[in-house]
Amino acid sequence: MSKSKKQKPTESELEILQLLWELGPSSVRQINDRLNEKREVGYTTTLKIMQIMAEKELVKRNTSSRTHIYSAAVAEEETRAKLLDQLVDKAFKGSAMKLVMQALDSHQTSSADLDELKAMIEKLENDRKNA
Amino acid sequence: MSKSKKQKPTESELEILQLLWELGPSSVRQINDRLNEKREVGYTTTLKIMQIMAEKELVKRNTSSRTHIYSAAVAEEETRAKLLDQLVDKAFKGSAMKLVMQALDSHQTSSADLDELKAMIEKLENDRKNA
DNA sequence: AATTATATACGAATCTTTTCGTATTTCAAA
DNA sequence: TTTGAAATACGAAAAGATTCGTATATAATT
Repeated sequence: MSKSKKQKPTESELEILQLLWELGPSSVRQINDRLNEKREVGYTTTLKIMQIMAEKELVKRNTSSRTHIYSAAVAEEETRAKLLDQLVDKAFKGSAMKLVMQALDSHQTSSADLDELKAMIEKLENDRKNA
Repeated sequence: MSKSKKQKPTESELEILQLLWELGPSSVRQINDRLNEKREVGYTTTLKIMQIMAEKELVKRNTSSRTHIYSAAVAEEETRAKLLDQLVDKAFKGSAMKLVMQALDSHQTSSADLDELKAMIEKLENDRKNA
């Protein structure tokens, strides 16, 4: 098992991770500004959470200049996978398939989406043959 | 908007809801016994959480006999849908498709699963035609 | 009837997460 | 150089979730 796989981001932390994934390396000010587009958050609140994230090693931080620059230290895909696993576990009795079905059932899908899905199915079927 | 859509179950609450969905109306003792198959939980702890759930109207409770009987007041599907929405929102930038792809990518699928998926795709395509 | 087992009620301790006030440092502008 | 703006550090309050001890009520057993 690698370093800090156990640490799962809290809601606020995840919100910030999303922004870091989107924006790349950013200052607390930049993140806080973005957060404030949606709701009011105090600057020191954001700062504190980002500091905690640094302790947990969810983010890296460059302290060479006065304004520290933070960047995500966990990969978007991996984090998603972890959250997905948890949800499958907690709410879908461990069946990822149930989750997929429900997601498809309750969300809009374009025909491009469906094509993509078909391609994925083919890929999975091939994988099965060559297993 | 209906009554208490805002209340989202906590982790412990969700765990109990799952059992209520599975077992149907149950006493605290029954739920607690099931919980203890996996980990140690004090009886009064389970009781307390179920009482809180009753306040939040996540469960109904029948107090006509000494042993109160609890049953889920929120539907399994709906609750799942809500949690799914949240995850799509929080971790997949609002794209349910991304979530589906990732779920398929990182979880085992049987060929029966894939057949089921294909059927779902067909259904969605038909829905599209008749829209 | 007395005792024991099993419930619920309630409140408080603990733990985690979030929020924020205040002190201090650093840089830039006047 | 003094003043002011903007940053980090730190600690603690506030809010939320979990756990549990204790009191009390109710039912069953002896």
